[in-house]
Amino acid sequence: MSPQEQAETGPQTPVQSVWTRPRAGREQPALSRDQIVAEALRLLDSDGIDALSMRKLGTRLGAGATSLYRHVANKDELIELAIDEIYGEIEIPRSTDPATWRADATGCAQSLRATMLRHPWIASVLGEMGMSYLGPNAMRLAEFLLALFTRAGLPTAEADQAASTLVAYVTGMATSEAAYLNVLARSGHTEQQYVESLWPTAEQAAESYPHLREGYAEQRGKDPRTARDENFQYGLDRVLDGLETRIIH
Amino acid sequence: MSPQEQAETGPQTPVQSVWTRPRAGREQPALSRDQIVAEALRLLDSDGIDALSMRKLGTRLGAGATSLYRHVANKDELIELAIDEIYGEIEIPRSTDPATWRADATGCAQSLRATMLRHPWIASVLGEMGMSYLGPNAMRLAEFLLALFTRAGLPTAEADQAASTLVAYVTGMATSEAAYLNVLARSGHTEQQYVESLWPTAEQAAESYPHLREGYAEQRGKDPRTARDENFQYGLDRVLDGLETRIIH
DNA sequence: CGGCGATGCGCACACTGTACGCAAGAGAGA
DNA sequence: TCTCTCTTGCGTACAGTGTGCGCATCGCCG
Repeated sequence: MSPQEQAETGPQTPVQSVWTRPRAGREQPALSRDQIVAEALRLLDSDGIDALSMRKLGTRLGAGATSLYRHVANKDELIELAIDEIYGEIEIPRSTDPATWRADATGCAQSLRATMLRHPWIASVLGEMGMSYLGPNAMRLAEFLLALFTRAGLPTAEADQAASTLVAYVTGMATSEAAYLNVLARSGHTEQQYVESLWPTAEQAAESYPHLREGYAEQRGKDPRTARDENFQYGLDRVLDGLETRIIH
Repeated sequence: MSPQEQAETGPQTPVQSVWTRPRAGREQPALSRDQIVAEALRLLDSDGIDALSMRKLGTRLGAGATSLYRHVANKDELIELAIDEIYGEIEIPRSTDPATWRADATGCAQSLRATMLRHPWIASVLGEMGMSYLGPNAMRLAEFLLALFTRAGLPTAEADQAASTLVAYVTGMATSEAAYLNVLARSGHTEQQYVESLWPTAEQAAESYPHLREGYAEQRGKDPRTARDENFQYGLDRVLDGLETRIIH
């Protein structure tokens, strides 16, 4: 008797068998918050923010959708946990030398950007998650930057402003890059192909804007990936230049 | 015979009357794309991004939900139109004097921030809308900044990078502020009340981070609104300082 | 063994975006 | 004036969504 035939006896009189009867003991190490967040991250990274639904996540974990709510208050909280998880990927220099503040800040900023671009879906949620900066990993980053600028010689209040400035620049830049990577991913093309296919539209939109047209013309033919890297680095250097004027007297 | 009684005759034999019979001629000036975007903006500004649904929007316009699709391809496109609409609110200085580039950039940056904070829901969508910078008003802003830095003496390619840097800083700062304003609005309290109620949580989260604790202690008691304004201005000045090093030789 | 708290899950509800096809008005041509 | 096409509105329907509720079952503790 196959399992199918058993199933066909109908739901009124469910026939118990090895296949249908739940095993003694929880079969899985059960569900845990960490496991849920980890799987959510996998789903987000591979398919983007729209692909994350509680049902799909539950299925992936071999669980029902509503089981997740025993470990997580709601979807937003799950996303905040995921956000802090990726904050944890940011490399924070171990240096405590005041003289290397600029190199340390540069490394941290580059790592922050790289992390955001590795998980471009965060761009879609940073704007609605007001509390994400309270997560432990986010605080670790804030503490590091605050210490860095304090060591470099700024008073506490100004060190805070300097850190905000740096983070605002990096997240601003990375957010717009990530938004672009999101639509790029949806297009299914390579970055080269996508940029090429976008040219006519962009040129038409810039028709009556001479400076924009010239800017476009100048960028055409460049490798878009390295152009993005250079743009980021240019702005980062300028921001640090600006902060440096307040550090070196 | 009241309209209700007529209605109770059932859907099989609908009784026509003055009340139920459609009027001759389109009663309304019909639906237009501009009208739809305008009403969407009202809804977004008053109730936030989650409150925008096609059905609710249709009802507000006295139309069915799916009628909107005659004028707008889908919800995302509607939001892109709304975004560009608010880009149109940004004040762009008319000056063409190279000497005032810094004042002009400051004014434009402040207006960009103010506009984003007046419509905090854009923070929730900037990260998913990759094409919003192709809208006419967004291009107008880009053209202005490009012209500004070109006039100030930068070559085209660098003027482009300078404009990106400035915009990244402003949007980064405004995005995190807007995210905060979003949760503030949901809390239903004033900013003062909200900050006060957040203190214990924040202090607990910062427990093992000495610099953060000191930073918090220093900010306590300040008016949060003016503190935000000052933080923004500080970073803006630093970013412009950094760009200035490339302009003045 | 008895019960108790923690956990998983089926069901249900209210709601979402939007594809499809019908109907009715507007304008054009005969 | 009659018809024929094009545009516009909308009712219905489908395949989802987040999540509240209550039941069944587990491991553990007395």
